[in-house]
Amino acid sequence: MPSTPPLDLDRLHHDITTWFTAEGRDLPWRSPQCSAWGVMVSEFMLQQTPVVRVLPVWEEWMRRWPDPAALAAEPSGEAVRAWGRLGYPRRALRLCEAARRIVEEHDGQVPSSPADLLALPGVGSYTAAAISCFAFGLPETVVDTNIRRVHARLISGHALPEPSHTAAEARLAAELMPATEDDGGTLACAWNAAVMELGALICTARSPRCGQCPVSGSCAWIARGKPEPHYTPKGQPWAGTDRQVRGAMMAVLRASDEPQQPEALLATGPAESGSGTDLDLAFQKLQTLPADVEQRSRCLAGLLVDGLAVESGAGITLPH
DNA sequence: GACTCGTGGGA
DNA sequence: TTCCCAAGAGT
Repeated sequence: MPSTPPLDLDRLHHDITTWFTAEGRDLPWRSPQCSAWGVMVSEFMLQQTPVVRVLPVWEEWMRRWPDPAALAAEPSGEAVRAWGRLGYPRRALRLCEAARRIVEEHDGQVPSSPADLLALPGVGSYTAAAISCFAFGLPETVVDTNIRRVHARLISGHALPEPSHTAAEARLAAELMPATEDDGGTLACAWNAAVMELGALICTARSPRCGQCPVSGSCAWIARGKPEPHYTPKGQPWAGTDRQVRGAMMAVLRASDEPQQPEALLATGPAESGSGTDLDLAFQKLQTLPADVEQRSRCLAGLLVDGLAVESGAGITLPH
């Protein structure tokens, strides 16, 4: 009967941060010369979107809007279009509004305290801690889905973290943080980044690479024989959902320079093959969705309410 | 607490 | 092919 190995925090800190130094990815927002704004933009884009898809969009975004003032001066529709296909386009809207608030309330400088960051639209507990830690070196406790999964396995011995973020998880994450007395938080920040990276590269949700894990010898989940999850994650339905219809409508608006008539966005049925432009393809995808007029109307109204689209006498466009 | 909100790549 | 799910936030 294998028992859970004793917990040696100092050794965990050392082993995981050492692994991170050697194996961590060289991401542009981790560069010492990356601005706090660059870190903030990356954190918005990385909310529920994988790194590989964020990379090219982040590069272009930072070239175009190198500081909050540059984005704040831009029509939000430009941000939504530049957001491209990252998904959850309301994040682009929130990032725009956050930039404007930073200009108005923080003299154009990204604030460093979690409290100030939390007050910004689109910034929740994770993003506030992450910006504070990764952009300013403050020893905040960062808890994201990767860190929760690593803690669940390494410490708690479960295959997966709880379905929803619990207070117990937050408490555990805080207890695992390195002390800040000696180095002022340098190790604490490295620890946050390292555990997150371990979860992203090794301790993955599906088929974790335990053979390459620097702390597999201390892992409670392995010691228990890798028990199955004690619950089954519920999937994210997609086909036929409002999100699918909204996404198809947004693709049309992103691809079009001219206002679109509501009737065109609500049209159903097989579309005659157009000339193959992005706009034609976006219209074809939208029109062939199995959604009735009622659902289409509801989705278009939702986009208008959310501010992802605006209606004028000329028709529907991205916001300006 | 339960839902909603996009997208596309890999298993 | 189908399913899973990824540096969450807001309601």
